[in-house]
Amino acid sequence: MPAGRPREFDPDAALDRAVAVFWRQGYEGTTIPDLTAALGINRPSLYAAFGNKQSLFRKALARYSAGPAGFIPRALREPTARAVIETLLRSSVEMLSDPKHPRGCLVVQAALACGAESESVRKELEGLRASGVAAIRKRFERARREGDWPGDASPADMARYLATVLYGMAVQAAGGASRKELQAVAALARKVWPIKK
Amino acid sequence: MPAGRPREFDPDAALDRAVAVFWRQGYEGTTIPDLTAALGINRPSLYAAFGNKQSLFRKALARYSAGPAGFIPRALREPTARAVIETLLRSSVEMLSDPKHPRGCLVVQAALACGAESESVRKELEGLRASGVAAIRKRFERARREGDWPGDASPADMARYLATVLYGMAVQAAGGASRKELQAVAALARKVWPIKK
DNA sequence: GTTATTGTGTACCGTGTAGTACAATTATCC
DNA sequence: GGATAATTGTACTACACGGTACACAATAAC
Repeated sequence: MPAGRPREFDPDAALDRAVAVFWRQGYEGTTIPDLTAALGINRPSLYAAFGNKQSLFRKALARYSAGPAGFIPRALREPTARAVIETLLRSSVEMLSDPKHPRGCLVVQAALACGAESESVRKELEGLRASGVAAIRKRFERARREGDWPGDASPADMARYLATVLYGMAVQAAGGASRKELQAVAALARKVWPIKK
Repeated sequence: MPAGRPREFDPDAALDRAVAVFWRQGYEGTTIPDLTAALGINRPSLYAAFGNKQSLFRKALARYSAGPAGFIPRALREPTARAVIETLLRSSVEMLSDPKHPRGCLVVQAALACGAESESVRKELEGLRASGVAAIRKRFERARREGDWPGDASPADMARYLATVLYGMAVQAAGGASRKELQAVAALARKVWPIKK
């Protein structure tokens, strides 16, 4: 145990709450008082533990990627391209409509509607989305190399299409779409894949 | 000509510029100085002509619906369901990647990432999106009544799927996706419709 | 020309924001 | 027990925000 007065809150639990606040309100829509209220700590404690607002947002983003968004890398490890798509769609629906956390996707939620000052945050979110699409694309290219690809579309186009549907579902979920509605959307989205591989 | 000193700017042209600013930065991301700078007028003139920020945003929204987003009602007047889908996808790609205005969709852009204070604006945008989906759904229900429907999916599901793809393309466009990339996405999205009707 | 009416420009108000200085508190280290 | 180190709570700074009061300018009506 380090010297000095011990911290009176759990930084991990506090970070989880910060994730939820950013998730609901976006980056610019979240104020420091919003955060201190949700975390149950006061301002200097927040700055001491997490740095300034941008720094805290980055930490929240990392935690989000490893937690609620962790289904994406997991889905990419499925053995076939078809299974990757199936899993990605199904897990996205589950995550986006999970009553345990806010609706929608933190990355999509926070990425849009940014003023001029938080340009760097927007760029970072854009990079995150781009790297997600690239990961899906690479997985599909691997599938094609392995003969696990029907050949209709290019892996890059397919990856972008899938990402587009996922973003759209995130927007729908943020707007209050139910799990059933999202499942119906996912079922239609699946149709781009040639039936029975 | 009304009595008093004449206005030194064109309100319609100014509103167009306001649309562009909100389009790029969202509702909360746009400040009054942003607007007065873009419109080339000073604050009291802006308030006299358009009311407060919310009032100006509503006027901008109406202008957006009648202008750049006017392709939606036009597409719904196509004679067949298949033509509606084709037109909606093609026109969306064109609009979302039109270099004449900001990338993406004002409604999607402004809808997410709202703080607690602008709840009413968020609700209004959510309503706008919902009414768009409803309009597509009604058009599809009409198609089914007219025998112009392949029967695979329910019109409601199909409408929601289409809207989801459009939202996703809006997110992609806002993130810098090219017209070609969007066209490839639209081509894949079209595949849900049974080939050759 | 005089007056009423409307738009413009400056300067302001109250509020909320991100971020911090500082004293008080609570622990470890020696 | 005294020095040291870290956290806490209060109070503050500087600034940006949305919105407006008010004096001045430019037009129409008379």
